[in-house]
Amino acid sequence: MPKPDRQPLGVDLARTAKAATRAFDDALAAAGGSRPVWLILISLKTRAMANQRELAEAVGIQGATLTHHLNAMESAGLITRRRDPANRRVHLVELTAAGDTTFHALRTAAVEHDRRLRDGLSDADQAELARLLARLRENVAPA
Amino acid sequence: MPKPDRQPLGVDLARTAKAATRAFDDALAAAGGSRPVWLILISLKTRAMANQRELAEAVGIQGATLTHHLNAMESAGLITRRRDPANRRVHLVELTAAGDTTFHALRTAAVEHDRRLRDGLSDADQAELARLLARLRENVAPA
DNA sequence: GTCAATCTGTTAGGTGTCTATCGGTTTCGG
DNA sequence: CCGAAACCGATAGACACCTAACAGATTGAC
Repeated sequence: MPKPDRQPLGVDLARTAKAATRAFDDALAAAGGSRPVWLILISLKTRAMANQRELAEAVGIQGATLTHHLNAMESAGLITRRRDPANRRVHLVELTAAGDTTFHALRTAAVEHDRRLRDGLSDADQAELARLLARLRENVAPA
Repeated sequence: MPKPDRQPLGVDLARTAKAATRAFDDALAAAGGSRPVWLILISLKTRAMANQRELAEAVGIQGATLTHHLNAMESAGLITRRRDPANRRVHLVELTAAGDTTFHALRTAAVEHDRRLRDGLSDADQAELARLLARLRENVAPA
């Protein structure tokens, strides 16, 4: 029998990521936040970042995009930015009390989303999926 | 030993899709096109679409977004739009000769990209990946 | 037969991302 | 020490995507 002529792998991957991202966006919006804000908050919370460049890399976006979000978050009172006295090129980004409150609200939504996403997948399934995704990333990594 | 506290599944998925999409974008750009244009062309080529709504669904975008791309593609001379005489609400979208030429150029790039993406994955790996991705889509599907 | 509901596609406005470029700051070679 | 290079973050402009609201065309209930 001829092979079933599947969907190109990239299309399948993109559709899945789009659906999952959309569901996550909705969950975070219902909790009063957004995906980029959540990623920034959790990065700031889990370990201190030396500078914005490092923070951008942790979040997986470009520095210019991060600036955009930090501006909005600063206006919303979630973070503060101040010059590092030791190196005046660097901006130190710090969570405010409001930022901390938002972090906890979004964490609840994020944990619930991850639980939903993993539903019905054994530990072995999850490990296998992580392995396959890692391989895909290697395959498309720039030479 | 404690479990290694992996990356949330959604983050892993999003990062992989972003990297793969980016690589695909670059490949298509080098061939003189773009990802949305490619998806529209292949949808039009593989089977006739009854209307734009169906086309948008095949591509995986909203109708309004499709309109945007069709406007650009019409300006670029890749497609033509005309009213269906049988139902004047419907726009019939058709490829021009230039659209067909672009389609073939992009197909070469797309096939090469898919080959690169699958590199090192056995048929069993690919089937397993497709199964796992399908499960994730089910998990996040709206109730 | 007429008018409201529905269907199709467009327009308007907003978000998130990118690249390219710039201004301010530090470092370091000569 | 001083000026070029490197570094950090911000700004400008662009693109793809979304939702909401709209206009033209058709259908169908009365």
